[in-house]
Amino acid sequence: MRELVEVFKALSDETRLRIMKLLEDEALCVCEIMSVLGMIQSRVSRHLDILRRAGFLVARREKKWVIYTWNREKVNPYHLPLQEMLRLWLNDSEVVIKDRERLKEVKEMGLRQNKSCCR
Amino acid sequence: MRELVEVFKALSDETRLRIMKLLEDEALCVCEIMSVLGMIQSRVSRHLDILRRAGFLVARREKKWVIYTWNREKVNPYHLPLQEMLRLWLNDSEVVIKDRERLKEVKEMGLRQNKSCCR
DNA sequence: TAAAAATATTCAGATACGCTAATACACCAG
DNA sequence: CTGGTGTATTAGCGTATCTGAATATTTTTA
Repeated sequence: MRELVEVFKALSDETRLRIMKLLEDEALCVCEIMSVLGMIQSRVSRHLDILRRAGFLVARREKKWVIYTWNREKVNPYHLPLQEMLRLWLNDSEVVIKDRERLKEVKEMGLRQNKSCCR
Repeated sequence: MRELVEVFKALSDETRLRIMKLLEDEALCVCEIMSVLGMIQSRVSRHLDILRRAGFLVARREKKWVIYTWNREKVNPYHLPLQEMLRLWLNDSEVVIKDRERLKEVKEMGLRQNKSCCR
């Protein structure tokens, strides 16, 4: 029960839903997510941590960066079905559409290939 | 987006999940829910209101009582699929099992047939 | 019409949560 | 190992949420 409450809490925040939609088909580092959302690092990092703890995301190190992706391994009965629904939902949300455009730009900048990722 | 956040917030509380599981196959008045959960009236009423506003429940008057049930009408894209999942989830949760036992007792008492429903 | 019952709403206090700024930690390049 | 880059964590503050007690509202019943 407590586990399910935590899962729902993790999704009860606009920033975290935006992050989930960003990572839907992408693997992104914290830097890139910051750039897309226009938020400072500690804020993004904290939300990523909440999503990871709830089972929705996993993080792996890759050179200097920590890459976040959707977690596909079953860690509780809830996050996989909810991921499926999230994939169907919010696709016509203005915020999400704009985030996707911004993501395209950010990826074309190739932040992760440059010497300096952020700013 | 904000709508989906509200929907998830509505489910981000143990009391409200217990209420959803209670009403899964039942139509109950506030009194009966109070008795099952062992909570005071204002607390239960407030949680019912939150679930109703999020689209999960509907209320109808029936004589002295206000009867709450799951809402089956589509009011947003989210609550019906989530209801389906809730039906599958938490069925082996200890709290939910005990609530169901207590519900059986409360219904056998036939509160709603007596002069006085609560206490 | 008055009293009682059922439910809703308001209020104040406690706790939880999200935010920014600052600091700490981890890794890579020289 | 040292400095720089990327990420995590902490601290302090403001806001939101949950709760019980009290009050208001609505309906029924006598």
